[in-house]
Amino acid sequence: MRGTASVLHLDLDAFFASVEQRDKPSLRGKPVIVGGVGTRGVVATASYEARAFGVHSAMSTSRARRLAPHAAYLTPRFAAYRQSSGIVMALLGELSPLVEPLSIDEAFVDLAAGGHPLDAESLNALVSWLRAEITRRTEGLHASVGVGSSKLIAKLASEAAKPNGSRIVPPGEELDFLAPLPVRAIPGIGPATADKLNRLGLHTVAELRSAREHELVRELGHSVGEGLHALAFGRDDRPVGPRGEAKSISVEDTFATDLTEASQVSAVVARDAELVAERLADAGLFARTVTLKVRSADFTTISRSRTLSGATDSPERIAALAQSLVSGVDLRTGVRLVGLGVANLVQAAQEELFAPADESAARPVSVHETRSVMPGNRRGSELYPAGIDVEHDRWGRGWVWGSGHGVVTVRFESRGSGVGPVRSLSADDPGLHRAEIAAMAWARSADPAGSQHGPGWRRTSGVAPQD
DNA sequence: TCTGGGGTCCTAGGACCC
DNA sequence: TCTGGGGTCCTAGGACCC
Repeated sequence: MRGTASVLHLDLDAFFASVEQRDKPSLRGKPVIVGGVGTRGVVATASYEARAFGVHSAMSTSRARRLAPHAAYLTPRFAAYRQSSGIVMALLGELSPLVEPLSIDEAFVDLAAGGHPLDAESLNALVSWLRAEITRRTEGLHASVGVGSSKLIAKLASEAAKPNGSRIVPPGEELDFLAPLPVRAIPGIGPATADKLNRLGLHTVAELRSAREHELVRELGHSVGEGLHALAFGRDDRPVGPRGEAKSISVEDTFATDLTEASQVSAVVARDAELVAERLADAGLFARTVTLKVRSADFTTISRSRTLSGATDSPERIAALAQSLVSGVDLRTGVRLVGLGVANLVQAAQEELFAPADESAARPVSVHETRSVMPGNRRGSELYPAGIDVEHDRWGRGWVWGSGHGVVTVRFESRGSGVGPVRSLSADDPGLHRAEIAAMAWARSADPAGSQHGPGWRRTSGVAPQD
Protein backbone atom coordinates (compact mmCIF):
# COMPACT_ATOMS: atom_id res chain seq x y z
CA MET A 1 0.00 0.00 0.00
CA ARG A 2 1.36 3.39 -0.97
CA GLY A 3 1.02 6.60 1.01
CA THR A 4 -0.74 8.26 -1.88
CA ALA A 5 -3.66 7.35 -4.15
CA SER A 6 -1.53 6.77 -7.21
CA VAL A 7 -2.93 3.57 -8.73
CA LEU A 8 -5.72 4.06 -11.24
CA HIS A 9 -7.97 1.30 -12.51
CA LEU A 10 -10.10 1.80 -15.58
CA ASP A 11 -12.93 -0.39 -16.80
CA LEU A 12 -15.02 0.18 -19.91
CA ASP A 13 -18.73 -0.14 -19.09
CA ALA A 14 -20.57 -3.13 -20.64
CA PHE A 15 -17.85 -2.96 -23.24
CA PHE A 16 -18.94 -5.32 -26.03
CA ALA A 17 -22.59 -4.29 -25.76
CA SER A 18 -21.67 -0.59 -25.69
CA VAL A 19 -19.61 -0.90 -28.87
CA GLU A 20 -22.60 -2.55 -30.53
CA GLN A 21 -24.95 0.21 -29.42
CA ARG A 22 -22.52 2.84 -30.62
CA ASP A 23 -22.23 1.22 -34.04
CA LYS A 24 -25.90 0.23 -34.39
CA PRO A 25 -28.04 3.32 -33.74
CA SER A 26 -31.31 1.37 -33.58
CA LEU A 27 -30.01 -0.53 -30.52
CA ARG A 28 -29.24 2.51 -28.38
CA GLY A 29 -31.30 2.42 -25.21
CA LYS A 30 -32.37 -1.18 -25.93
CA PRO A 31 -31.40 -4.50 -24.34
CA VAL A 32 -28.38 -5.91 -26.20
CA ILE A 33 -26.71 -9.22 -25.48
CA VAL A 34 -23.36 -10.16 -27.00
CA GLY A 35 -22.06 -13.69 -26.85
CA GLY A 36 -22.54 -17.16 -28.27
CA VAL A 37 -25.87 -17.08 -30.06
CA GLY A 38 -26.10 -20.85 -30.57
CA THR A 39 -27.97 -23.28 -28.36
CA ARG A 40 -24.90 -23.80 -26.18
CA GLY A 41 -23.71 -20.22 -26.12
CA VAL A 42 -23.20 -18.04 -23.07
CA VAL A 43 -23.54 -14.30 -22.56
CA ALA A 44 -20.27 -12.39 -22.81
CA THR A 45 -21.73 -8.95 -22.08
CA ALA A 46 -25.25 -7.66 -21.50
CA SER A 47 -26.11 -3.97 -21.88
CA TYR A 48 -27.48 -2.26 -18.79
CA GLU A 49 -30.94 -2.36 -20.38
CA ALA A 50 -30.61 -6.16 -20.64
CA ARG A 51 -29.33 -6.44 -17.07
CA ALA A 52 -32.63 -4.98 -15.91
CA PHE A 53 -34.19 -8.27 -17.06
CA GLY A 54 -31.73 -10.22 -14.92
CA VAL A 55 -29.36 -11.13 -17.75
CA HIS A 56 -25.66 -11.15 -16.89
CA SER A 57 -22.30 -12.39 -18.15
CA ALA A 58 -21.64 -16.14 -18.16
CA MET A 59 -25.35 -16.95 -18.16
CA SER A 60 -26.41 -19.41 -20.83
CA THR A 61 -27.89 -17.67 -23.85
CA SER A 62 -30.92 -19.95 -23.70
CA ARG A 63 -31.74 -18.68 -20.24
CA ALA A 64 -31.13 -15.10 -21.34
CA ARG A 65 -33.60 -15.61 -24.19
CA ARG A 66 -36.26 -16.62 -21.70
CA LEU A 67 -35.58 -13.60 -19.50
CA ALA A 68 -35.23 -11.08 -22.32
CA PRO A 69 -36.84 -12.54 -25.44
CA HIS A 70 -36.97 -9.22 -27.27
CA ALA A 71 -33.33 -8.28 -26.74
CA ALA A 72 -30.91 -8.15 -29.66
CA TYR A 73 -28.60 -11.20 -29.62
CA LEU A 74 -25.33 -10.50 -31.37
CA THR A 75 -22.18 -12.42 -32.25
CA PRO A 76 -19.04 -10.69 -30.93
CA ARG A 77 -17.13 -8.44 -33.37
CA PHE A 78 -13.68 -8.70 -31.84
CA ALA A 79 -12.04 -6.55 -34.49
CA ALA A 80 -14.26 -3.63 -33.47
CA TYR A 81 -13.57 -4.21 -29.77
CA ARG A 82 -9.82 -4.35 -30.38
CA GLN A 83 -9.98 -1.12 -32.32
CA SER A 84 -11.64 0.78 -29.46
CA SER A 85 -9.51 -0.96 -26.83
CA GLY A 86 -6.40 0.16 -28.70
CA ILE A 87 -7.55 3.78 -28.63
CA VAL A 88 -8.13 3.60 -24.86
CA MET A 89 -4.85 1.83 -24.07
CA ALA A 90 -2.95 4.38 -26.17
CA LEU A 91 -4.57 7.18 -24.19
CA LEU A 92 -3.55 5.52 -20.91
CA GLY A 93 -0.03 5.30 -22.29
CA GLU A 94 -0.03 9.08 -22.55
CA LEU A 95 -0.74 9.25 -18.80
CA SER A 96 2.09 7.04 -17.61
CA PRO A 97 4.87 4.79 -18.84
CA LEU A 98 3.52 2.13 -16.48
CA VAL A 99 0.27 0.73 -17.84
CA GLU A 100 -0.86 -2.82 -17.16
CA PRO A 101 -3.68 -4.04 -19.40
CA LEU A 102 -5.70 -6.73 -17.59
CA SER A 103 -7.94 -7.58 -20.50
CA ILE A 104 -9.41 -5.97 -23.58
CA ASP A 105 -11.46 -3.54 -21.47
CA GLU A 106 -9.49 -3.03 -18.25
CA ALA A 107 -6.15 -1.64 -17.18
CA PHE A 108 -4.13 -0.33 -14.25
CA VAL A 109 -2.12 2.88 -14.56
CA ASP A 110 0.67 3.95 -12.20
CA LEU A 111 0.03 7.66 -11.83
CA ALA A 112 3.14 8.22 -9.70
CA ALA A 113 5.32 6.94 -12.53
CA GLY A 114 3.52 9.40 -14.79
CA GLY A 115 4.58 12.27 -12.57
CA HIS A 116 1.08 13.46 -11.80
CA PRO A 117 0.24 15.57 -8.75
CA LEU A 118 -1.75 13.32 -6.43
CA ASP A 119 -3.73 15.71 -4.25
CA ALA A 120 -7.49 15.24 -4.31
CA GLU A 121 -8.22 18.23 -6.51
CA SER A 122 -5.66 17.29 -9.16
CA LEU A 123 -6.82 13.66 -9.18
CA ASN A 124 -10.42 14.71 -9.69
CA ALA A 125 -9.46 16.90 -12.61
CA LEU A 126 -7.35 14.14 -14.14
CA VAL A 127 -10.06 11.49 -13.83
CA SER A 128 -12.74 13.79 -15.25
CA TRP A 129 -10.58 14.68 -18.19
CA LEU A 130 -9.65 11.03 -18.80
CA ARG A 131 -13.23 9.80 -18.80
CA ALA A 132 -14.39 12.60 -21.10
CA GLU A 133 -11.44 12.02 -23.42
CA ILE A 134 -12.21 8.30 -23.65
CA THR A 135 -15.79 9.06 -24.63
CA ARG A 136 -14.60 11.57 -27.21
CA ARG A 137 -11.93 9.39 -28.80
CA THR A 138 -14.05 6.24 -28.85
CA GLU A 139 -17.04 8.18 -30.17
CA GLY A 140 -19.33 7.40 -27.29
CA LEU A 141 -18.02 4.67 -24.95
CA HIS A 142 -18.01 5.20 -21.20
CA ALA A 143 -15.42 4.19 -18.62
CA SER A 144 -15.54 3.83 -14.88
CA VAL A 145 -12.42 4.78 -12.97
CA GLY A 146 -11.16 3.99 -9.50
CA VAL A 147 -8.09 5.47 -7.82
CA GLY A 148 -6.44 4.29 -4.64
CA SER A 149 -3.22 3.45 -2.91
CA SER A 150 -3.02 -0.11 -4.33
CA LYS A 151 -4.30 -2.28 -7.13
CA LEU A 152 -6.87 -3.83 -4.79
CA ILE A 153 -8.33 -0.47 -3.76
CA ALA A 154 -8.27 0.98 -7.27
CA LYS A 155 -10.02 -2.04 -8.73
CA LEU A 156 -12.71 -2.14 -6.05
CA ALA A 157 -13.15 1.63 -6.34
CA SER A 158 -13.88 1.44 -10.06
CA GLU A 159 -16.29 -1.40 -9.36
CA ALA A 160 -18.08 0.79 -6.84
CA ALA A 161 -18.17 3.64 -9.37
CA LYS A 162 -19.94 1.69 -12.13
CA PRO A 163 -21.53 2.57 -14.37
CA ASN A 164 -20.00 5.65 -15.91
CA GLY A 165 -18.59 7.04 -12.69
CA SER A 166 -15.42 7.49 -10.71
CA ARG A 167 -14.32 6.94 -7.14
CA ILE A 168 -11.16 8.07 -5.43
CA VAL A 169 -10.37 6.43 -2.10
CA PRO A 170 -8.15 8.84 -0.13
CA PRO A 171 -5.12 7.44 1.70
CA GLY A 172 -6.10 6.40 5.20
CA GLU A 173 -9.66 5.45 4.27
CA GLU A 174 -8.82 2.06 2.76
CA LEU A 175 -9.84 -0.08 5.74
CA ASP A 176 -13.22 1.64 6.08
CA PHE A 177 -13.80 1.30 2.35
CA LEU A 178 -13.08 -2.42 2.43
CA ALA A 179 -14.84 -3.37 5.65
CA PRO A 180 -18.47 -3.75 4.47
CA LEU A 181 -17.67 -5.48 1.16
CA PRO A 182 -18.59 -9.15 0.77
CA VAL A 183 -15.56 -11.46 0.62
CA ARG A 184 -16.64 -12.37 -2.90
CA ALA A 185 -15.79 -8.82 -4.01
CA ILE A 186 -12.07 -9.45 -3.54
CA PRO A 187 -10.48 -10.39 -6.85
CA GLY A 188 -9.34 -13.99 -6.56
CA ILE A 189 -12.25 -15.03 -4.34
CA GLY A 190 -14.60 -16.97 -6.57
CA PRO A 191 -17.65 -19.07 -5.79
CA ALA A 192 -15.72 -22.01 -4.31
CA THR A 193 -13.58 -19.95 -1.93
CA ALA A 194 -16.52 -17.70 -0.99
CA ASP A 195 -18.51 -20.83 -0.06
CA LYS A 196 -15.70 -22.08 2.18
CA LEU A 197 -15.43 -18.69 3.89
CA ASN A 198 -19.18 -18.36 4.32
CA ARG A 199 -19.30 -21.77 5.96
CA LEU A 200 -16.73 -20.46 8.44
CA GLY A 201 -19.09 -17.60 9.20
CA LEU A 202 -16.99 -15.10 7.25
CA HIS A 203 -19.12 -13.03 4.91
CA THR A 204 -17.60 -9.55 4.84
CA VAL A 205 -14.06 -8.24 4.69
CA ALA A 206 -14.50 -6.95 8.26
CA GLU A 207 -15.34 -10.49 9.40
CA LEU A 208 -12.45 -11.87 7.38
CA ARG A 209 -10.10 -9.74 9.48
CA SER A 210 -11.14 -11.66 12.57
CA ALA A 211 -9.80 -14.93 11.15
CA ARG A 212 -6.25 -15.95 12.00
CA GLU A 213 -3.87 -16.25 9.10
CA HIS A 214 -3.00 -19.88 9.89
CA GLU A 215 -6.72 -20.75 9.85
CA LEU A 216 -7.12 -19.24 6.39
CA VAL A 217 -4.02 -21.10 5.23
CA ARG A 218 -5.39 -24.36 6.64
CA GLU A 219 -8.72 -23.90 4.85
CA LEU A 220 -7.58 -22.36 1.57
CA GLY A 221 -3.96 -23.36 1.08
CA HIS A 222 -0.81 -21.30 1.43
CA SER A 223 -1.12 -18.97 -1.50
CA VAL A 224 -4.78 -18.00 -1.20
CA GLY A 225 -4.78 -18.04 2.59
CA GLU A 226 -1.83 -15.71 3.02
CA GLY A 227 -2.87 -13.49 0.14
CA LEU A 228 -6.38 -13.11 1.44
CA HIS A 229 -5.29 -12.32 4.97
CA ALA A 230 -3.09 -9.51 3.66
CA LEU A 231 -5.74 -8.09 1.33
CA ALA A 232 -8.36 -8.04 4.12
CA PHE A 233 -6.15 -5.51 5.88
CA GLY A 234 -5.52 -3.60 2.67
CA ARG A 235 -1.92 -4.79 2.44
CA ASP A 236 -1.12 -4.92 -1.27
CA ASP A 237 2.25 -3.99 -2.74
CA ARG A 238 1.80 -5.54 -6.15
CA PRO A 239 3.49 -3.24 -8.66
CA VAL A 240 1.82 -1.94 -11.80
CA GLY A 241 3.73 -3.30 -14.75
CA PRO A 242 3.33 -4.48 -18.31
CA ARG A 243 2.16 -8.02 -18.91
CA GLY A 244 4.83 -10.65 -19.39
CA GLU A 245 5.17 -12.91 -22.37
CA ALA A 246 2.37 -15.35 -23.12
CA LYS A 247 2.80 -18.71 -21.37
CA SER A 248 0.34 -20.76 -23.35
CA ILE A 249 -1.71 -20.70 -26.53
CA SER A 250 -4.91 -22.69 -26.90
CA VAL A 251 -8.00 -23.23 -29.00
CA GLU A 252 -11.21 -24.97 -28.05
CA ASP A 253 -14.60 -25.65 -29.56
CA THR A 254 -17.93 -26.64 -28.08
CA PHE A 255 -20.11 -28.48 -30.57
CA ALA A 256 -23.78 -27.90 -31.23
CA THR A 257 -24.28 -31.64 -30.80
CA ASP A 258 -21.91 -34.03 -29.08
CA LEU A 259 -19.40 -35.90 -31.21
CA THR A 260 -19.53 -39.67 -31.03
CA GLU A 261 -16.99 -40.75 -33.63
CA ALA A 262 -13.24 -40.84 -33.02
CA SER A 263 -12.76 -39.67 -36.61
CA GLN A 264 -14.70 -36.48 -35.83
CA VAL A 265 -12.49 -35.77 -32.83
CA SER A 266 -9.41 -36.42 -34.94
CA ALA A 267 -10.64 -33.98 -37.57
CA VAL A 268 -11.10 -31.24 -35.00
CA VAL A 269 -7.71 -31.93 -33.45
CA ALA A 270 -6.04 -31.71 -36.85
CA ARG A 271 -7.65 -28.37 -37.59
CA ASP A 272 -6.89 -27.04 -34.09
CA ALA A 273 -3.25 -28.07 -34.45
CA GLU A 274 -3.02 -25.89 -37.54
CA LEU A 275 -4.61 -22.93 -35.75
CA VAL A 276 -2.31 -23.27 -32.75
CA ALA A 277 0.78 -23.73 -34.93
CA GLU A 278 -0.17 -20.64 -36.91
CA ARG A 279 -0.43 -18.55 -33.77
CA LEU A 280 2.88 -19.93 -32.52
CA ALA A 281 4.51 -18.99 -35.81
CA ASP A 282 2.94 -15.51 -35.74
CA ALA A 283 4.43 -14.98 -32.29
CA GLY A 284 7.79 -16.43 -33.36
CA LEU A 285 7.54 -19.03 -30.60
CA PHE A 286 8.01 -22.77 -30.20
CA ALA A 287 6.33 -25.07 -27.72
CA ARG A 288 7.50 -28.07 -25.71
CA THR A 289 4.17 -29.16 -24.21
CA VAL A 290 0.98 -30.11 -26.02
CA THR A 291 -2.27 -30.47 -24.06
CA LEU A 292 -5.50 -32.06 -25.22
CA LYS A 293 -8.73 -31.20 -23.43
CA VAL A 294 -11.91 -33.22 -23.77
CA ARG A 295 -15.24 -32.39 -22.18
CA SER A 296 -17.81 -35.17 -22.19
CA ALA A 297 -21.56 -34.92 -22.54
CA ASP A 298 -21.87 -35.10 -18.74
CA PHE A 299 -19.48 -32.12 -18.47
CA THR A 300 -16.63 -34.06 -16.90
CA THR A 301 -13.45 -32.58 -18.30
CA ILE A 302 -10.11 -34.27 -18.64
CA SER A 303 -6.76 -33.07 -19.93
CA ARG A 304 -3.85 -35.09 -21.24
CA SER A 305 -0.50 -33.54 -21.91
CA ARG A 306 2.90 -34.50 -23.12
CA THR A 307 6.17 -32.61 -22.94
CA LEU A 308 8.89 -32.94 -25.53
CA SER A 309 12.57 -32.56 -24.79
CA GLY A 310 12.74 -30.17 -27.74
CA ALA A 311 10.42 -27.40 -28.94
CA THR A 312 8.37 -27.27 -32.11
CA ASP A 313 6.03 -25.07 -34.10
CA SER A 314 5.22 -27.71 -36.68
CA PRO A 315 1.48 -28.29 -37.20
CA GLU A 316 2.18 -31.91 -38.16
CA ARG A 317 4.23 -32.55 -35.04
CA ILE A 318 1.64 -30.90 -32.79
CA ALA A 319 -1.20 -32.76 -34.51
CA ALA A 320 0.61 -36.10 -34.21
CA LEU A 321 1.23 -35.56 -30.52
CA ALA A 322 -2.37 -34.52 -29.95
CA GLN A 323 -3.67 -37.53 -31.89
CA SER A 324 -1.59 -39.81 -29.70
CA LEU A 325 -3.24 -38.22 -26.67
CA VAL A 326 -6.72 -38.68 -28.18
CA SER A 327 -6.11 -42.40 -28.48
CA GLY A 328 -5.82 -42.62 -24.71
CA VAL A 329 -9.20 -41.01 -24.04
CA ASP A 330 -12.55 -42.75 -23.71
CA LEU A 331 -14.85 -41.04 -26.21
CA ARG A 332 -17.84 -43.31 -25.75
CA THR A 333 -19.89 -40.96 -23.60
CA GLY A 334 -20.02 -38.33 -26.35
CA VAL A 335 -17.71 -35.35 -26.71
CA ARG A 336 -19.05 -31.88 -26.07
CA LEU A 337 -15.79 -29.93 -26.31
CA VAL A 338 -12.34 -30.50 -27.73
CA GLY A 339 -9.46 -28.20 -26.91
CA LEU A 340 -5.81 -28.11 -27.92
CA GLY A 341 -3.15 -26.03 -26.24
CA VAL A 342 0.59 -25.58 -26.20
CA ALA A 343 2.76 -24.42 -23.33
CA ASN A 344 6.39 -24.28 -22.21
CA LEU A 345 6.93 -21.70 -24.91
CA VAL A 346 10.44 -20.81 -25.97
CA GLN A 347 11.93 -18.38 -28.48
CA ALA A 348 13.94 -20.88 -30.49
CA ALA A 349 13.26 -24.28 -31.96
CA GLN A 350 15.26 -27.10 -30.49
CA GLU A 351 13.80 -30.11 -32.21
CA GLU A 352 14.58 -33.47 -30.70
CA LEU A 353 17.09 -35.58 -32.55
CA PHE A 354 14.66 -38.48 -32.67
CA ALA A 355 10.90 -38.18 -32.55
CA PRO A 356 9.40 -41.08 -30.59
CA ALA A 357 7.97 -43.71 -32.90
CA ASP A 358 4.83 -44.48 -30.94
CA GLU A 359 2.78 -41.48 -32.08
CA SER A 360 0.24 -42.08 -34.76
CA ALA A 361 0.81 -39.79 -37.73
CA ALA A 362 -1.66 -36.97 -38.18
CA ARG A 363 -4.39 -38.33 -40.34
CA PRO A 364 -5.24 -36.22 -43.36
CA VAL A 365 -8.72 -34.78 -42.99
CA SER A 366 -11.12 -33.82 -45.72
CA VAL A 367 -12.71 -30.39 -45.71
CA HIS A 368 -16.05 -32.10 -45.67
CA GLU A 369 -15.20 -33.94 -42.50
CA THR A 370 -14.16 -30.78 -40.69
CA ARG A 371 -17.25 -28.87 -41.77
CA SER A 372 -19.51 -31.47 -40.31
CA VAL A 373 -18.23 -30.72 -36.84
CA MET A 374 -17.98 -26.96 -36.97
CA PRO A 375 -19.12 -25.29 -33.74
CA GLY A 376 -22.84 -24.77 -33.47
CA ASN A 377 -23.12 -21.04 -33.78
CA ARG A 378 -21.63 -21.18 -37.25
CA ARG A 379 -23.89 -23.74 -38.88
CA GLY A 380 -26.84 -22.54 -40.93
CA SER A 381 -25.97 -18.86 -40.59
CA GLU A 382 -22.28 -19.48 -41.24
CA LEU A 383 -21.89 -16.66 -43.73
CA TYR A 384 -23.99 -14.03 -41.99
CA PRO A 385 -24.08 -14.44 -38.21
CA ALA A 386 -26.26 -11.94 -36.35
CA GLY A 387 -24.49 -8.68 -35.64
CA ILE A 388 -21.74 -8.66 -38.27
CA ASP A 389 -21.05 -5.80 -40.63
CA VAL A 390 -22.21 -6.04 -44.22
CA GLU A 391 -22.32 -3.77 -47.21
CA HIS A 392 -24.77 -3.79 -50.08
CA ASP A 393 -23.94 -2.28 -53.46
CA ARG A 394 -27.26 -0.47 -53.50
CA TRP A 395 -28.23 0.01 -49.85
CA GLY A 396 -24.85 0.76 -48.32
CA ARG A 397 -23.51 -0.27 -44.91
CA GLY A 398 -25.54 -2.25 -42.43
CA TRP A 399 -25.51 -5.12 -40.00
CA VAL A 400 -27.09 -8.55 -39.96
CA TRP A 401 -30.27 -8.64 -37.92
CA GLY A 402 -30.86 -12.31 -38.52
CA SER A 403 -30.38 -15.01 -41.13
CA GLY A 404 -31.53 -18.46 -42.07
CA HIS A 405 -33.44 -20.36 -44.73
CA GLY A 406 -31.49 -18.53 -47.43
CA VAL A 407 -32.63 -15.10 -46.26
CA VAL A 408 -30.52 -12.41 -44.62
CA THR A 409 -32.25 -9.57 -42.82
CA VAL A 410 -30.12 -6.43 -42.65
CA ARG A 411 -30.59 -3.12 -40.92
CA PHE A 412 -28.94 -0.49 -43.06
CA GLU A 413 -27.43 1.90 -40.58
CA SER A 414 -24.04 2.71 -39.13
CA ARG A 415 -22.42 4.73 -36.37
CA GLY A 416 -23.17 8.18 -37.71
CA SER A 417 -26.27 7.43 -39.73
CA GLY A 418 -29.19 7.50 -37.35
CA VAL A 419 -31.67 4.63 -37.26
CA GLY A 420 -31.89 2.97 -40.64
CA PRO A 421 -34.36 0.72 -42.46
CA VAL A 422 -34.54 -3.09 -42.32
CA ARG A 423 -34.52 -5.12 -45.54
CA SER A 424 -34.60 -8.84 -46.16
CA LEU A 425 -32.32 -10.08 -48.90
CA SER A 426 -31.48 -13.40 -50.45
CA ALA A 427 -28.33 -14.89 -48.92
CA ASP A 428 -26.90 -15.15 -52.45
CA ASP A 429 -27.81 -11.60 -53.44
CA PRO A 430 -24.76 -10.68 -55.54
CA GLY A 431 -24.78 -7.13 -54.15
CA LEU A 432 -24.40 -8.28 -50.53
CA HIS A 433 -20.95 -8.66 -48.92
CA ARG A 434 -19.43 -8.93 -45.51
CA ALA A 435 -17.72 -5.66 -44.60
CA GLU A 436 -14.69 -4.60 -42.60
CA ILE A 437 -15.34 -2.73 -39.35
CA ALA A 438 -15.81 1.00 -39.88
CA ALA A 439 -12.77 3.19 -39.39
CA MET A 440 -12.63 5.56 -36.44
CA ALA A 441 -11.38 9.12 -36.67
CA TRP A 442 -9.03 8.79 -33.72
CA ALA A 443 -7.58 5.47 -34.79
CA ARG A 444 -6.87 6.91 -38.23
CA SER A 445 -5.26 10.08 -36.96
CA ALA A 446 -1.48 10.03 -37.29
CA ASP A 447 -0.95 12.89 -34.85
CA PRO A 448 -3.26 12.64 -31.83
CA ALA A 449 -3.15 16.34 -31.08
CA GLY A 450 -5.94 15.95 -28.54
CA SER A 451 -3.43 14.69 -26.02
CA GLN A 452 -1.89 18.16 -25.99
CA HIS A 453 -5.11 19.72 -24.73
CA GLY A 454 -5.01 18.43 -21.16
CA PRO A 455 -6.24 20.64 -18.35
CA GLY A 456 -4.22 21.92 -15.40
CA TRP A 457 -3.01 18.53 -14.20
CA ARG A 458 -0.19 18.31 -16.74
CA ARG A 459 2.62 16.11 -15.60
CA THR A 460 5.06 17.84 -13.36
CA SER A 461 8.10 15.66 -13.69
CA GLY A 462 9.97 14.19 -16.50
CA VAL A 463 8.60 10.73 -17.29
CA ALA A 464 7.19 11.21 -20.75
CA PRO A 465 5.23 8.72 -22.80
CA GLN A 466 6.99 7.37 -25.85
CA ASP A 467 7.07 10.15 -28.41
C1' DT B 1 -29.93 -22.62 -15.24
C1' DC B 2 -27.52 -26.78 -18.34
C1' DT B 3 -23.15 -24.38 -18.26
C1' DG B 4 -17.93 -20.20 -24.06
C1' DG B 5 -13.20 -19.28 -24.99
C1' DG B 6 -8.89 -17.52 -23.83
C1' DG B 7 -5.89 -17.26 -20.39
C1' DT B 8 -3.16 -17.43 -15.34
C1' DC B 9 -1.86 -19.48 -11.06
C1' DC B 10 -1.90 -23.12 -7.45
C1' DT B 11 -1.76 -27.85 -5.52
C1' DA B 12 -0.42 -32.49 -5.04
C1' DG B 13 1.79 -36.69 -6.23
C1' DG B 14 5.42 -39.16 -8.52
C1' DA B 15 9.93 -39.45 -10.88
C1' DC B 16 14.47 -38.36 -10.67
C1' DC B 17 18.75 -36.48 -8.94
C1' DC B 18 22.02 -35.19 -5.51
C1' DT C 1 23.08 -51.68 2.63
C1' DC C 2 19.60 -48.75 4.23
C1' DT C 3 17.44 -44.33 4.89
C1' DG C 4 16.29 -39.33 4.53
C1' DG C 5 15.56 -34.82 2.61
C1' DG C 6 15.42 -31.13 -0.78
C1' DG C 7 14.94 -29.36 -5.41
C1' DT C 8 13.05 -29.62 -9.96
C1' DC C 9 10.26 -31.27 -13.58
C1' DC C 10 6.07 -33.35 -15.28
C1' DT C 11 1.13 -34.39 -15.14
C1' DA C 12 -3.79 -33.74 -13.87
C1' DG C 13 -7.12 -31.16 -11.99
C1' DG C 14 -9.21 -27.10 -10.04
C1' DA C 15 -10.11 -22.18 -9.03
C1' DC C 16 -10.32 -17.91 -10.93
C1' DC C 17 -10.49 -13.78 -14.21
C1' DC C 18 -12.65 -11.19 -18.12
